[in-house]
Amino acid sequence: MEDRESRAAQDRHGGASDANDFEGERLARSELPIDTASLARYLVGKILVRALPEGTVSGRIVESEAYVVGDAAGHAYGGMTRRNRSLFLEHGHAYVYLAYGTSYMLNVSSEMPGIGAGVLIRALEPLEGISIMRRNRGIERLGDLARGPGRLAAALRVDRSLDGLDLCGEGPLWLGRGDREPGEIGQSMRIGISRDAHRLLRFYLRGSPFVSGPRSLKE
DNA sequence: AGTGCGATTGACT
DNA sequence: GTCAATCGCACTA
Repeated sequence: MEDRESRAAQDRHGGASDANDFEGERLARSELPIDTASLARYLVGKILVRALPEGTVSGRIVESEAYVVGDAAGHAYGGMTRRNRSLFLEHGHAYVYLAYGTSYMLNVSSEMPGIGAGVLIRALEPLEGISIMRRNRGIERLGDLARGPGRLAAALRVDRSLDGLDLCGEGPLWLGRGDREPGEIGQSMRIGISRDAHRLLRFYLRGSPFVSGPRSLKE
C-alpha cells in the first residue's frame, strides 16, 4: 500500500483521523463519469482530501460547477494555453489557476485526453483537520472555512504547485469515496460568469449551510 | 511593452 | 448593498 507513508506521516504528527478509512479512500479514475456535467453532479457528496505536513485536511464537496466542451464560459474555450493546459489532461487531474490575482480555483479535468473541460469545486463541508483549516484561513467560523472556491483552496492550501496533479494517483490531494449517499442535489445557473450564464451547470447539496451564493441558490 | 479583464473575497457604507 | 485589491494571462502593436 502506497498510502502507508502518508498515514505514517500523519501518525507522527498526531493526526486524529485516518486518511485511508473508507470515507477518504481514493476514487479510481474508472469510477469517475467522463462527461463533464455528469462528473460535476457525481462529485457532490464525495470527499476532497489534502495531505499536509501537519496533518490531513478534508471536506465533503457540497457544490460544483461544470465547464463543458464548447462552453464559452470555460477556460478551455479558444484552445490550449500555458495556463489551461491541465484542463486537457485525462479526466481526474487538477487544474488550478489564480482568479482576480487573489484566489486559487481548484478544478477537476473531466474529459478524454486532449479535450478541454473541467469541474470547479466551489464549496466543502469541513470534516478533518478543521484546526489546520482555521490556521490556513485565519478565521474561526466553521461555516466560512471552505464556503467558496477561493476559500476552500486557501483552507486546503491548494495553489499552482498542484496544477496538473493526478487526483486519482498517489499525490497529496485526492478524491475520496464518501461514507454515505448525498442528500438531494439541486441544480442552478453558475455563479460569477457572464458568457453562457443561463445554463444549469451548477450542482449543490440542497439546504447545506456550507454552500456558497445567495439563499435563492441554496434551496 | 502596454492594456484590459476576470469561474472572488473581504472590508466597508 | 457597494467596491477596491491584485496579478497572471491573453491579446494587440
